[in-house]
Amino acid sequence: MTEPVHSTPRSTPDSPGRQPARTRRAPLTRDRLLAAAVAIVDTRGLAALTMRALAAAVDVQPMSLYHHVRNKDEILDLLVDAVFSEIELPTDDLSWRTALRLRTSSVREVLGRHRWAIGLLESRRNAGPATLQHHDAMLGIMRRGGFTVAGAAHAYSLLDSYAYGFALQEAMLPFDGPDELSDVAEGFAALVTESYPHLGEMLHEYVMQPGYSFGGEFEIGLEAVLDALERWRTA
Amino acid sequence: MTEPVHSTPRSTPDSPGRQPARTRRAPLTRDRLLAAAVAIVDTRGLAALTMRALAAAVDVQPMSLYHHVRNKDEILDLLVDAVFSEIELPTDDLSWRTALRLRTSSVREVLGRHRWAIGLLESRRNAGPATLQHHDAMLGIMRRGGFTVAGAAHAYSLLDSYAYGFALQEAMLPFDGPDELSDVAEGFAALVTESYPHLGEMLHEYVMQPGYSFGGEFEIGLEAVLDALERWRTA
DNA sequence: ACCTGAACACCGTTCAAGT
DNA sequence: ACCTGAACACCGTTCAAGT
Repeated sequence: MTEPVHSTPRSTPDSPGRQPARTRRAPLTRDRLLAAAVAIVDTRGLAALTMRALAAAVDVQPMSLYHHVRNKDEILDLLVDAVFSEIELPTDDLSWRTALRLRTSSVREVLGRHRWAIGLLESRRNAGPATLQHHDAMLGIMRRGGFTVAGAAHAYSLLDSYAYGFALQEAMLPFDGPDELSDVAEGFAALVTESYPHLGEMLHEYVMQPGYSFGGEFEIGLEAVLDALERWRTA
Repeated sequence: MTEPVHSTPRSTPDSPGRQPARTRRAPLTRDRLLAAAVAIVDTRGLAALTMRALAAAVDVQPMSLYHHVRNKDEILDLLVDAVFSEIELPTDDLSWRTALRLRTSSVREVLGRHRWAIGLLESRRNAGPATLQHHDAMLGIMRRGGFTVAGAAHAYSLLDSYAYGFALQEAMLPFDGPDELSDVAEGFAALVTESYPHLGEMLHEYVMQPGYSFGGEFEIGLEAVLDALERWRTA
C-alpha cells in the first residue's frame, strides 16, 4: 500500500490558535513506554502492569502500544534490561576484589529498589544490550584481576548465584522490613518452638535479638564468597 | 458436531431410574487437587495452571475448586510446599559437610525437575509445614555439626542463596540443554565477539568447548561454598 | 456437604479501519 | 506513520441456587 497523495495542504493540520485545550501529546516512544512501565511496576507491582494500564499511563488506547512493541513479553524483556543498566559498574582502577564487592552490592541494591525484578529474571531468555554490556564488563574485571577463563566462569557463576539467591530470599521473607519482624516472629514463636526446635532456637537466640536484620547477612556472605574466589586466580 | 445418537446396547444412556454408566467420581480432596496442579504445571508450565484448567483436570466445574481451597494463591502455596517436601533430607549419621552437600544437590535437582518452582518462590510468603520441617532439619544438621547459632544463620543464608541463585541462572539460560547450546552460541558468536570481547572470549575458549555444560558449574561452586562455611564452626 | 450456572469485571491480542 | 473501536477468547471470583 502506498501513501495516497491528496490535495489537503500539509500545513495547519488543525488550525493554530483554535487547538483544543488538550496539549498535543508528545509522540509515543519506546523509552516513554519503558519509563511508564517501570513506574507502574515500582509503585503497584508486577501484576498491575497490564497493557491496558500501561496504555492509560501514557494516555493512549491499548492497541497503540502494539505499534511500538511486539507484545507484552517484549516489555518485560525491556524492563529486565533496564534493571541491568542501573547496576553500577566499577572503574578500572580498583582491585578485582573491591570491584566485585561494589558491583555485587549494587546488584542487591538495585534488585531491592525494584522488588519485582528478581521474579522476572526467571522467565527472561532474551538478554538485552545493557545486560550483555554488563556481563562483558564483569568478565573484564575478572580477567584483569588474574582469573583464568575457566576461573572467571566459576567465579561469575558463584558470585551471581549468591547475589540473585540472596535477593530471592529477601523477597521470600514473610515481612517487609525489620519493623514488622517482631510481629510475625511473636505470633510464630509459640507454634515454632514446639514443633520446630531448631527454628525456635534460631528465632529466639538470634533473629529476635535487638538489631537483627536479614539484610545484614548479605555482607557476611559476600566476604566469604570473595574469599572463595581466590582459588580461581593464577596471579 | 452433535452428540451421536447411538443405539448401541452398551449402556442405557441416561435413562432415569437407573444409575448412569459413569462411575461415581471419587470425592475431590486437597491432595487430588494438588496432584493435578503439579501435573499441569510440570507438563504445560505455570501459565497453563488456571482454575478452569485445573477444574477440568479433576473433572469438576471451576467453582467447585473453591470448596477445597480459598483461592488460586493458596494453590500456589501448596505447590511450593510440595516442592520442599521432595527435597531429600540426609540422615543424622553423615558429617555436616556430606549432609549439606547432599541436600543442596537435592534442592537443585528438585528445582530442575519442577522448573516452574524457582519463579514461584519469590511471591510466596506463607511457608507450609513441609517447608518449616525442612528448615528445622537443616538447622539441626548445622548445630550438630558445630555451627554456632549465628554461624548457622550465616551458613544457611549463604548456602540457600547459592542453591536458589544457581537454579535461577539455569532457568535464565537462553537454551534448554547442552544440545541447543551450540545453535544459540553460533548465531551469537559473531555479534558478541565484536561488541563484547570478554563475552566472546568466554564463549569461544570455554563455553563452546566440547563437553561444557553450565550444570557442571554447580558442584564446583558448591565445594567452594562448603569450604567457606568452615569459618562459622566452633568445633 | 458438596457441587453448579450465570454473571461480573477483568486480561492480551487480532482485525479492519480511521487520520 | 501512527492511532483507534470493536470483538474474540480467555482470566479469577461472587452470588444464588441446586442436591
